[in-house]
Amino acid sequence: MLVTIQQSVSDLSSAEKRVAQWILAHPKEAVGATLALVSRESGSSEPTVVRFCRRVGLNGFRDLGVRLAESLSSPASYVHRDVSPDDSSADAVLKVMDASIQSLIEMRSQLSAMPIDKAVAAMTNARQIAFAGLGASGHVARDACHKFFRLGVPCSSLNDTPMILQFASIAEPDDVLILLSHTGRWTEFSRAAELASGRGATVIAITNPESELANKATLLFPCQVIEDTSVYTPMSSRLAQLALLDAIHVALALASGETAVDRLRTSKNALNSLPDHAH
Amino acid sequence: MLVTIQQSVSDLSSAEKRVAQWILAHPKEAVGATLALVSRESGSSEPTVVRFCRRVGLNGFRDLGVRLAESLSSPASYVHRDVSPDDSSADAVLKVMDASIQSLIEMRSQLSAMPIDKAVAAMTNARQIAFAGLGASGHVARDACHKFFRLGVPCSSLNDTPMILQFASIAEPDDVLILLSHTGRWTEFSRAAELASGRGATVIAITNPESELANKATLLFPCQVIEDTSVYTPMSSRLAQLALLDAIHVALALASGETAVDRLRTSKNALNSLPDHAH
DNA sequence: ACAAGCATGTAGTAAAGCTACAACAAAATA
DNA sequence: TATTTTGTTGTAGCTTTACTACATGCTTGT
Repeated sequence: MLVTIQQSVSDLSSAEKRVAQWILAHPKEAVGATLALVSRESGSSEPTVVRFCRRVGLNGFRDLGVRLAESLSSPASYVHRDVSPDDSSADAVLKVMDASIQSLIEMRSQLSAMPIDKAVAAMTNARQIAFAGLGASGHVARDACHKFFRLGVPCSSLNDTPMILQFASIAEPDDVLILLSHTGRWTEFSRAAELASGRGATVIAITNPESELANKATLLFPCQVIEDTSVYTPMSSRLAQLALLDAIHVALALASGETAVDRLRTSKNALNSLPDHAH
Repeated sequence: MLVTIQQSVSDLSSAEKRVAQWILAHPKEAVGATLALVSRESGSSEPTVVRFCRRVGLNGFRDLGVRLAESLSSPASYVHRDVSPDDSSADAVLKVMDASIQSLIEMRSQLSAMPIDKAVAAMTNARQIAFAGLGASGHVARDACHKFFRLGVPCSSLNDTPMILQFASIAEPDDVLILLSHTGRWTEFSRAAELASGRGATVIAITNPESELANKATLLFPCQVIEDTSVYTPMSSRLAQLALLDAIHVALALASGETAVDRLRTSKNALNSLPDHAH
């Protein structure tokens, strides 16, 4: 709808053009606005607004609200600019959500290029799995640990470099080390990858494919780092990592067959059976 | 919107139920319908229709058309069945991603109904912010804490019930307590909400709108709990919570103006300037 | 220069959404 | 059981809304 208006703005009369411009500038307000409000804000009369609606192919003013509502929540707009300081907070919030959705959609499209089956195979036979991440990735690591341990495999999360290096240096061949890093720039991670894979462990890296870490890993899950052009840019890539780990988790549960599924169900029931108490 | 209606259909009176059923049966017609038409088709009076709208959380009948238009325009893709044991792992992985994307899209469509501005206002003037969550929500709480403290507001994350209750019992009027819970069933959370709001603090709940906790909170961010029909169902609602907190974070940064943005930039630069060392 | 055509606003109308009140039914209390 | 209370539903009326018919003013072409 907004693009339709944009296109037909050229063959509108000057008063109608004012209407179009106001709507394009304040699409969010225009949704659910009254005829009187639009005419006042755009500096033209009510019939002009109605005539504008007819001109862009609508039935009347009533239609405009509906169509604008539709187009504002349409998937075409998930690709948005970065948040800028003069955005209203409602705009900003929408943009952040759009960026998050977009990063998941991109991740989905690259899913077929990822070594999920190999990762699952390694994890099925693993003696233990360790998730390593610093800073924001640390939370992802902890989250993954919390999720995977319910499958019955011993899990741990490593959240500082000494722990990661220590784990790597005593890793055994049937251990799996999963390294989470957005940039892949920490040299300690590369060292850990070398150490662990040198000892025969499977090293899975979820990181920027351009990085040094990416080369050192046994299995690579490439995660495009969305450039942080703005300080506001949220950590949407972290969401993608979480979703990816969710996916791997489910794949692993399927591969492990009944036992793992039973364990999941049991631990879930354990939660449900005590609805009124803290653990 | 349609799911919101579906859920609240249970606590409606019989005449209102007729309205809900007609809308659910003819959503396409309901968009842009007039009050008279809906009342006639559903076999009830006009005020009943208006009362129905209020009951499901809308402002009035006018809102209904807009919200229905929004929810109908969201894409039907990405909605997949649950993962089933005979799925190939590639199928399963795609389904999990789709579910995650879908939950974000739903969250986005409900964004306009959320008290973001009020939450931001409370947090701007806050003496401190505390994020409370147990289990999987605990990771979300920690993540949020890690993110918000960079804005310069003192933050803490509370990850067990004693801590939460202790915080609530000594909360001060300009404190903000954010409670994260998927189900909203833990009675300790309700108690904490009562305690804290009794002492004048702002209590923000990110939880299931049907829960007791939802009623006790100062501000409610409703998060639809996607029914865990299958043990495989991932915690996609957790992703939505994270994304929502991202959004609030950005909105808060914008509202706080230059100082907060500067703090963000500074802390980001601090990371970039030491690319090769652990902290 | 004058008329034809178009753009724009004024005033009025029918209907839309909403509210106050009354009638009624169900539940709780005595 | 009688009576109050609570909640639900509809009628009537009010305000605002979207829209239309008409009048004014401006531009354009012959």
